[in-house]
Amino acid sequence: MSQIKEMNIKTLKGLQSEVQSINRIALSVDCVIFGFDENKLKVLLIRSDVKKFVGKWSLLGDLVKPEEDLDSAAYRILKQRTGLKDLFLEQVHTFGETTRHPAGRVVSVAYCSLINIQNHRLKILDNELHWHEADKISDMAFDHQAIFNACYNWLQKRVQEHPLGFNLLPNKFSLRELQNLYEAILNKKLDRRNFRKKFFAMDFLVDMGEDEQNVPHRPGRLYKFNFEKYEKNKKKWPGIDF
Amino acid sequence: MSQIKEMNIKTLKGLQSEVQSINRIALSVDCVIFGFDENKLKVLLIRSDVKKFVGKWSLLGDLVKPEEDLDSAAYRILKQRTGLKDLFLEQVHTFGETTRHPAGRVVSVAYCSLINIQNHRLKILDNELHWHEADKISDMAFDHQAIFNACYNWLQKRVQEHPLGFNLLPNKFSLRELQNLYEAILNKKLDRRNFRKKFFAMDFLVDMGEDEQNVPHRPGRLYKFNFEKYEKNKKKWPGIDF
DNA sequence: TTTATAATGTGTGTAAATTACACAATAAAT
DNA sequence: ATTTATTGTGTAATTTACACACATTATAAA
Repeated sequence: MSQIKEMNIKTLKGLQSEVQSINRIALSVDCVIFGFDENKLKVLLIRSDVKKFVGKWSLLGDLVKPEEDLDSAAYRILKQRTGLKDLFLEQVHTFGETTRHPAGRVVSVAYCSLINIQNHRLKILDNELHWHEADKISDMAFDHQAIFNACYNWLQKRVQEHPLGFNLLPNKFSLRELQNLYEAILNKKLDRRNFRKKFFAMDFLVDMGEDEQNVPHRPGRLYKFNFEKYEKNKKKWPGIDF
Repeated sequence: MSQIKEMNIKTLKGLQSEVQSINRIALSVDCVIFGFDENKLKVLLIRSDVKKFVGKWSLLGDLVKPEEDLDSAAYRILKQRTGLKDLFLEQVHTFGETTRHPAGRVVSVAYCSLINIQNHRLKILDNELHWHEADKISDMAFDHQAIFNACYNWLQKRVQEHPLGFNLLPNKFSLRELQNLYEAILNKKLDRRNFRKKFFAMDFLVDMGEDEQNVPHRPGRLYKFNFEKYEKNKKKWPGIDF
């Protein structure tokens, strides 16, 4: 305890000067928004509006304001750029190389989200905002390729630990759609019978008592995901292992 | 393509003014350093030198300088505060609530490391720097309890996916020590025979042809971890499942 | 020097989970 | 009525996880 006295205790004022000193850095958020359509995993991109990267594709990003929480900044940016709301965003990684931005030091925090393309129509389309096939992305602005890759890896891992994928599907979906989704994300074929078995065993799917419409073959049963039941039993969720 | 012309392209100069504007935020790094000693998981803490938190324990942290990479900052801070080097640090999460620091806006990036307490003697002991039992931490300064918890969760998960734990052990270790380590991190008892079986099956342990010394019972075999072989076969590593 | 103690080191049977795999049923399109 | 495409289901084989017991080896105590 005597050592406390020997320490150089910093007062609030002293700290404030440190915090407000030149030691400040521009902080940005970049969002990687995944969607699922036509049995393909998609990602939402805009044309970069930075001269150095003209023509290249870019993630949805902006600077964080000094008075806003990091998470709030991510939601704000997404809303501003796309009109999207009512979704969840999850932080993935922070990219802090000094050389990553041509205009100076900008540290960027990457956020990831999964949304259903049909339910979330884009309301703003500036800068050629649109969906791109996830496995055909290349040659992005800044270090956005690295950020995208990190988020894609995160998604592949995360989707096997938590039932995130359902956020990409319509409320009602067939097991075939669900399997297509997992196959798209994990980029591998899965056995249909074992896939079914696995998901029914989890017991989080609710039979809607309806079948698919307008399909040129035997229609499949429609299900919804029981998010409430999942939330209650979260601890018991063993993950999915393919 | 015509749309590019309609866009408001930002020149480098314009960008620079944005980046250098008031939109800047103090950025810090906080390090959670885990160690293992006396069969207990430990973590390295100092007394907070901030008046508001006098007497409370704090992680090792400092502001990131504008001209240093985020990762480099983490290594520098660790070196400065403890004299430690030759270790790996991994980024875990970024904490960005506006209210987390009493002196103003400071966003903090948490880094985690695992070191062997014997091999890395602390060279600086300012602010009562020392090892604390990980499961007895409470009442920390700032939001450091939340940061610590996040890192502890990260460790529990990570250690089952990658052979991180070996960084906490001496070069040569017995299987009992290895098991003690896993039991300490995961906070549960494991079956000795199955534990052995699992690690031998991985085939990354090298028999050193020596036994333990000075133990009051039958000495156990000493092994080392074959990092090189692991690096080569990384893709095949299935993780550890207890 | 004998005995007690406290570990290490090993093998086997059982249960559980995962995988591979084939055929009947259904609706739509022709 | 036939073809086509896809849904829906069961079982056997294999792999993996788990529970468990006993002989061995060194130290410490008597």
